[in-house]
Amino acid sequence: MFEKRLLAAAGKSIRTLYSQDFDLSRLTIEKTKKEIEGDYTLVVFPLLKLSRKNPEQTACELGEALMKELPEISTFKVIKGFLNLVLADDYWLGFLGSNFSKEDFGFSLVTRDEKVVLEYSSPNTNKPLHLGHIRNNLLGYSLSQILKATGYPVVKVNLVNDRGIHICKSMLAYARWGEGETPESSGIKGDKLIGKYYVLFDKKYKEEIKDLMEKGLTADEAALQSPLLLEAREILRKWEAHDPETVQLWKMMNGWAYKGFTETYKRLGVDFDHIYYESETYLLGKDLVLAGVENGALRQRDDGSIWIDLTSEGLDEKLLLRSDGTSVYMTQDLGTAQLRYDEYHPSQMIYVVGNEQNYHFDVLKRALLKLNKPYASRIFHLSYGMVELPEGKMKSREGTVVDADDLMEEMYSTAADMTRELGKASDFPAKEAEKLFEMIGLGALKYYILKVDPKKNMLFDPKESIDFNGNTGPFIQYTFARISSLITKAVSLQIPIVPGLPLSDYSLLPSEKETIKLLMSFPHVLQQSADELNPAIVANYVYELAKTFNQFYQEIPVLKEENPGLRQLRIRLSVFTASVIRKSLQLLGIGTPERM
RNA sequence: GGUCCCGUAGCUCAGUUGGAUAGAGCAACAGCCUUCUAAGCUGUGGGUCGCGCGUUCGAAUCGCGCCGGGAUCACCA
Repeated sequence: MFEKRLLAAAGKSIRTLYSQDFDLSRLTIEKTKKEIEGDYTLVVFPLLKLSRKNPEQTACELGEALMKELPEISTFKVIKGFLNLVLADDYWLGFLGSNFSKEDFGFSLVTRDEKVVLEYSSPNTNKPLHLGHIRNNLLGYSLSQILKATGYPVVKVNLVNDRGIHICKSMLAYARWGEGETPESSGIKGDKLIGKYYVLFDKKYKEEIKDLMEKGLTADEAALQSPLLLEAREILRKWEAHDPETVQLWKMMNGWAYKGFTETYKRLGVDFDHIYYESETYLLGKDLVLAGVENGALRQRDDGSIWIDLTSEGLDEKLLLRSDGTSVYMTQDLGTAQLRYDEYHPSQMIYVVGNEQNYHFDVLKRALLKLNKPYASRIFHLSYGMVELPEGKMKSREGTVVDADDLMEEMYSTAADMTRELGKASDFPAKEAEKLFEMIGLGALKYYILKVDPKKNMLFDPKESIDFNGNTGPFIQYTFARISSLITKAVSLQIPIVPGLPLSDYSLLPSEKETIKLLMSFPHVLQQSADELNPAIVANYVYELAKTFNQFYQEIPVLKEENPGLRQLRIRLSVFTASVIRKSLQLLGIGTPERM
């Protein structure tokens, strides 16, 4: 890595120039801004106290010294306190020549011992997946790809929330008004069918409350006394008591939900290594909590409920076990954390969960810390922001949710329309065309969502999301497709692409050099996105790469270049770019079409 | 009210962890296809980086205080 050698050389030069050591961490080396001539820039302001000269003089003498140390530096330019180093074209050509055909460029070759358990998706089985889940799933899947590429064995897990009062509501509505309807009989996808009854419950429940209030009850009293709600609670009680009839209905309806989810996941392109079901884990964690009382970390109140006191850390007291001995959400999460630790001994346990649960995860971590669990510090909550619509927040009750399946279908048909409108893919066999539309439509959706910093709230504008021009997925896919067809043409013209053939003595044009620089930074970008658990870094990078390559492609001939050496150089540049685009998009879960 | 997050062009977003004249896309306008795919490229206009004070050679970036928006603080999940 040139930056490291440059830093070392700078240290040495400073020592000889000023006969003093200098804390190199105070020295910044960065890529030179585009508008300015140079490749790397060293900021010399921090050196002024040592040199006792003005910024220009200091930069000049350091530049002279560095040129003697590093042969790659061909010249340098000084602007104010900025030492801009220009590297010889041979340096860039050498990098291109020795890396363009490496299939694994940027990816880690070694696999570490430390596993990462990555939880994402975690749906409720009482309603279908919507746009919010899409962001969650895309982030989770992309992160798994990024972490794998940087050498971590990743275990993708999904904790399905398949029990609880909300499921019982759907069950009750179905039992009462369902008339034996099934996905097969109605032609409605399983998860949608369950969602229908969940909505129906809510409607009937509201009517009931309204009636009760007309009889003089307050809103709170009515909400608690509603016979429908009481009956749903009774179903929950029966379920927990393993009542056969209740369990049978529950199994049947959950089966519909899973089947529906599986379809959605498949189309979205996400998958899991291990699926946990809350119905199997919801009793976990009690032992942990009771043990905490034993050793004094937790406090039991007179009514039997168990609490953790975090007031000294600026938080509140939080319930960990109800007075009747039953679990709350937190109890279960304590238990499943232990379960995962026992099963995988991971170095990191990542939870992709929305930022409305920041407080919950804060408490979870501190509670495990208090219980002296070794894995407490390995928990990381990847908190992502909400997805909002132009008309505001999504509200399931007001019917403003964007359904995941509908959205994907719409992306598909928009891609199909757009492609036909442009007169492309007219010679594709039907199956090929379908695959292409799917790839483009989902590429647009995935890129639109992943390009935004996960922690920020984002706006989902339907009009904008189906735009295929500019900073979009299809733009990047298109760049890839053009390179692919260029390479195909090169092969058919029998132009050899020979790895290892040295290139030298060509003077690089600006857009060629820019592209090479970007390609060179790919490993660093990948590492950074892994460190920060942030796919948006890769997304923004690959857009920049495609944009820069397009500039090159537009203005400079490749196959039409008559000088064989130059032609070779440009073919390599194209091959390399295509490879890095493909890998970057793969990290985002986006496909790359050979033609489009 | 307490805690946490966010505020950058009309809109959607970047900004390499403190560096130079703050960048892209969309939208608007003007150009470029007889030449490797025009889902492309080039150009023009568009900014009090929410406001103020501080830290320093240097602040969109760090600290403090305001203003505005959001999340959360259940014997819910």
